Amino acid sequence: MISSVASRRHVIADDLRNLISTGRLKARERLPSEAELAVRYQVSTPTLRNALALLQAEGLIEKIHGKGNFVRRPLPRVTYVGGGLVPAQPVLPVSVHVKKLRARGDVAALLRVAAGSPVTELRFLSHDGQTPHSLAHVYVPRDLAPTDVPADPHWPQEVASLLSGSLPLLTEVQEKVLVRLPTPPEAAALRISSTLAILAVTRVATDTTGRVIEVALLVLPGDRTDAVFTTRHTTGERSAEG
Amino acid sequence: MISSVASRRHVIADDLRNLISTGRLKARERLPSEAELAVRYQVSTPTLRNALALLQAEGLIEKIHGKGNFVRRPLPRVTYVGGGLVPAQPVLPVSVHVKKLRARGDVAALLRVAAGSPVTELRFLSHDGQTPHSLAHVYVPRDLAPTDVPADPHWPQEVASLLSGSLPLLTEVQEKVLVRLPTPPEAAALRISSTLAILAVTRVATDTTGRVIEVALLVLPGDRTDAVFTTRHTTGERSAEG
DNA sequence: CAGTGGTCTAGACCACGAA
DNA sequence: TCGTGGTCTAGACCACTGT
Repeated sequence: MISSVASRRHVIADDLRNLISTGRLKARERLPSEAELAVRYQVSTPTLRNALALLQAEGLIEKIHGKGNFVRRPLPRVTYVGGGLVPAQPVLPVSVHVKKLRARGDVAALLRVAAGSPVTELRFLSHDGQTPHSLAHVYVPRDLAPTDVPADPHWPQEVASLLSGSLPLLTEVQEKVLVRLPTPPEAAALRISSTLAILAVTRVATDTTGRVIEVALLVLPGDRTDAVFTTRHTTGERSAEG
Repeated sequence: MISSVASRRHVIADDLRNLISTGRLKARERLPSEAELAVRYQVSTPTLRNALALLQAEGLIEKIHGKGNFVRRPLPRVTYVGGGLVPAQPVLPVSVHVKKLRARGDVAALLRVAAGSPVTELRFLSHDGQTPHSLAHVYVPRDLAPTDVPADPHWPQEVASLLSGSLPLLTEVQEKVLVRLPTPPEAAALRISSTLAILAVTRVATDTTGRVIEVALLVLPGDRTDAVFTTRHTTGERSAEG
């Protein structure tokens, strides 16, 4: 963690980082204004802002326009467990929005249905305290989804049980994980900086007949998400790595 | 992809991004100097550099001090397939360095051996053409590793077969995936900007006796890596999601 | 050496939030 | 309104790369 050729902004960032990690700047606390910090560190405001940008990229501070810079709560990391379906027992409180629509290009392709096929969209937004944590769009072919989906089910348990109740047996879940920057709406929904990389998971669940029963597009903030995948082998199979 | 309240640097970044994606700026090509671009776009150099920083964060351009800004080769994405061991049939050419050492804190804990236990370290660096792609540190308990590891095996095939040959049956591979910024040595080894997020995979392979036979720490560049994990279910088990 | 990017300055003006 | 962060300017000087 020691920068060899420390530029000023790195020195400042290191100093502030120490203040935060040692607790002298506490969570949710407001930092002195940028003008004041610039005076304190004897640098110009752009340089000081550059230092803050480093901390922001690390997810240590949050900038709020017109209010100030705030120390972010020491990130409680949340573990995403791969291989599942719609959260049966969500770890965090979740709000759900249900929409009936017709499959567009990407979703249709993943669901392996014709474009325009009726699907049910479930939009999950999980919260950790007051701050949003993760965003999920789940798509289920309409004929698999229960006919009467409650307009705004407060308990995703309902949704989950609806899904898990009368479905054919799940045989395979394939998850594609990639890193990217959030789109503006994603950054807004998760209240993260658009410079903070996210973990994007595309999950496709298949039943015993080979039919795709669920497609989920998950957006997990990169600074506080661990994703865990477990593969069990019965024989001595091996896969490759690039 | 349309920025509503486009600041100048976003306008410039959008323009250059288009020039790149439409091929009017070709791969490996040098961009005009920052001074020249600043004149062309009628902005100051910091603003222009700010625009380039956006493209750099997206992995579209590469800055080389003293030489210029270069369009990066259209990123051939490489898929990491989860659930495997040391690459049996690596997709990309790999250079390997073997070292015998004693387990330190983290590695010892993951291997579930006492600190100071002898382990063999395999350092893999895969290349895609001339540019490095991924970095892997694989740790195997010494008594599981073959006694005579060649000093510098050019063919990882050798290493892989050594590993896959006389090992107990693999039963479970657990992979923990997270996003973070690269450490300076990682950024140097992969020749990526230290602002480009990477996918860090911690892979723990267990054999039939419950013993950990391999721990791998993988670093995969976020701008050109897909990681795919497949979970097969025999019963209708379900997992949770945060 | 000349040309390039890397860093920094000392301001200016705009946009947002709270009173 | 005032204080905050967001953006931008028009330079300056340093560090690296090639000739």
